[in-house]
Amino acid sequence: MRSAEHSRLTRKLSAFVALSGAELAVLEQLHQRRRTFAAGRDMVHQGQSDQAAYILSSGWVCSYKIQPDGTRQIIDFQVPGDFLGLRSVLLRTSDHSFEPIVPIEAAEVLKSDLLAAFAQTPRLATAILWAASRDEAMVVEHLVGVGRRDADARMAHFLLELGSRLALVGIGSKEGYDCPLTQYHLADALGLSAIHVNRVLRQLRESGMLTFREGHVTFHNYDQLLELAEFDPAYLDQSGPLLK
Amino acid sequence: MRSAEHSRLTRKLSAFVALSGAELAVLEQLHQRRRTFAAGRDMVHQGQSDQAAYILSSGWVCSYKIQPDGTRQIIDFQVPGDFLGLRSVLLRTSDHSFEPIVPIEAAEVLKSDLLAAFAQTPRLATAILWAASRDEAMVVEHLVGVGRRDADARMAHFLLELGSRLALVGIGSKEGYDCPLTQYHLADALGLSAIHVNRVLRQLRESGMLTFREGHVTFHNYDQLLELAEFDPAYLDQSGPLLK
DNA sequence: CGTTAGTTTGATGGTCCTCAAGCACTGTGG
DNA sequence: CCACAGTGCTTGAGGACCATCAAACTAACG
Repeated sequence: MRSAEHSRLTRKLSAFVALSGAELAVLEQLHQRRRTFAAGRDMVHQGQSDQAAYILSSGWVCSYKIQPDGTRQIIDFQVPGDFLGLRSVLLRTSDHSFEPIVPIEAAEVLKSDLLAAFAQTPRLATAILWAASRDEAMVVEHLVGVGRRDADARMAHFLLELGSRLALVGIGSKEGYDCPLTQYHLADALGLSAIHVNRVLRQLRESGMLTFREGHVTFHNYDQLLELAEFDPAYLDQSGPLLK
Repeated sequence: MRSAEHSRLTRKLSAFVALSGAELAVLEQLHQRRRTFAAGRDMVHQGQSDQAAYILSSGWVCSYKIQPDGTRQIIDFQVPGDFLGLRSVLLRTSDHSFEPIVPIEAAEVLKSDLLAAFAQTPRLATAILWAASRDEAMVVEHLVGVGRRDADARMAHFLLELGSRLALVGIGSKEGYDCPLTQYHLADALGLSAIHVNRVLRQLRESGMLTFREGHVTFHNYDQLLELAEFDPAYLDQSGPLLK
């Protein structure tokens, strides 16, 4: 259903800015150019410029950098309702790649369309810049995790953050959520080996905190996880609308 | 000397955009509110909003996040010619702190002044957004380093990046540069213990690649360092002016 | 001249990586 | 229908890298 898919981004932005009918209409306009991409094949390669942005309707994407020695670091995941490549439109080509993790649907947003929408509705611009700012805060928090948390806390923090993000767009809760990531994805995101990811997940499962199995994350003891991860969701800035 | 200090940012932006006399004048205007800060005491605390930005004239600053358990992760360092808190003006309050590492001089830039300057000179706006984009690319590269490089390569990469940044503003070269960081700063930035930082530095020194002593970094074998760190400066985007 | 900040070195041990191998499941082609 | 390959998950053994604990040394500073 189109409206249900579009509502992911709307829902997310509405948590920050109460949007008017006119603003919602402009937002709707941005969803016109609908496209699909297959899993596993890069949508955007490092170094491409003049790239469009995308609003992800369904499916998951990751952004990553490959090193000369073949190891890869995943920078961030994009989930439904997220912008993808917003920075390369607003600022400049960022030099990392985007890969769909599952087949995805996304709306292509041209630079000109985005700037026109910004000119028309400054409040919408504020909301979208808030989303960009939040993405950046997540990268910073990711850096903190990889630099200063041990594997257990890192994993717990990561899965809690994902849950929080998904809850904001209505596809996750404190009970858990569907998650198409493999243990290899987790390893490349968290700076661990896939083997150690497996052991960490086992430990979390055996200690009764969470289960990650068959594409589903289940939180068994949310409070204990919060404590283990020292998860403070302030950086996600989801406390409620700032503009009325 | 005022003009010499101001020229740091000018010099950096000129590597990207050839600025006209009028644009240089507007840039000069932004340097009016000159302030100083003592070392070791936060200029900006996590969570403060409506914060001004600063253009760093002299001295070094670091931005960091403290965790509940007391460990800290340094996100980035700012050196002369860098903006500080640009994102919190353009986007929204970022939730980390800024601490001067040595006594610093900086020009305060109010949000209103910055937006006025942008409206007057779009090319200057482009240049400053380029700087913001570059800062962000550095955070991403930092994440890659902490996630996927061992301690030696991480250190080498970090010191090479700093050298590259300093060279752009005329206070560093392939020979080396002055660097006021302690081994504790390096540890908090690289996600290592201070003790291990010391051993890594010793190893780099004994293998004849670089010396870091008494506030000065000296490169003895630049090419070997490039190879060890797999340092590809593409993300620093210093290839030359893009706008003429 | 004691204190503090920063650096240096040694010893020990834990976290996490690497190598190796087996299992379950899926899809493909003979 | 079954062999086979491919992908992803799981477990074990051994070892590297880096953290932690402990302590000495230097330089700066009141």
